[in-house]
Amino acid sequence: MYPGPARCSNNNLPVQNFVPAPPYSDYMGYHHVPAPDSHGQPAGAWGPHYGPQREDWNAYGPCPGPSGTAAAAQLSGSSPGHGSYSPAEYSSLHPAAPAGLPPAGKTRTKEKYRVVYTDHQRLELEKEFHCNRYITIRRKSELAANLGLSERQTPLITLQVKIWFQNRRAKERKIIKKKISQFDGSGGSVQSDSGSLSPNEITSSLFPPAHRTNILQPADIHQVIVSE
DNA sequence: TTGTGTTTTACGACCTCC
DNA sequence: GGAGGTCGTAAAACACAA
Repeated sequence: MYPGPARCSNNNLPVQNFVPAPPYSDYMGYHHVPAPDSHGQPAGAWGPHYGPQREDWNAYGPCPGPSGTAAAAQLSGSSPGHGSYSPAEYSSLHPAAPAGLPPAGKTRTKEKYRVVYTDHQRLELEKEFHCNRYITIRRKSELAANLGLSERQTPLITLQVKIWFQNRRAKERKIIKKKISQFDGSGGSVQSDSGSLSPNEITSSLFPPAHRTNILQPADIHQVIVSE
């Protein structure tokens, strides 16, 4: 899941501005950064192996409220608190990289690129995901700002954030689906990344507001789980 | 070193809601 | 019509065994 050292290998890089892919023709360049080795990540921020994915989420403190405003405050460094993480520190440690690199490294047709986000970026995103599995427009902009992005880049970044959350939810669903398939009625709960959760807890946290109609709703999944 | 499997980023198609 | 959701998938990045 959160693999070993190589995935954390770009810790000492300046933040990639979180503008890795230039899917737009007017974008300035391709920000592919080859993964260097791992040194310089603030100790304990993500750890050399990303750590246990959810067990250490408590270090980020609670996520009061559905909007994640407290988390946002923490990210912006304006909240006192648990102190295990300071985005302001990261911002200063990883100032925005220069924007313009030559458009190189195109690896796929139709302007598709792929870069590896820094641990810092993933940490930020995972923290936000921990608090809210659905991110608001405002929070996307705040995250972009917290990652030291310029105003011009922010719209692109919010798109990246949106896609990251989509992929992250897909990953979560995949994990839960796998767990459900393994669920054989042993105690009526599933050991999720967040710990031992009831089917209700799992499903209600994984699925979007109820306006969706073309996908399984939490109640549907719950029924699957409890009927197993 | 190389082959293979897994994870991560990115996108297209299609959907609903406002 | 635009925004944002899921689903499926391509392909890079990565891990690891042989």
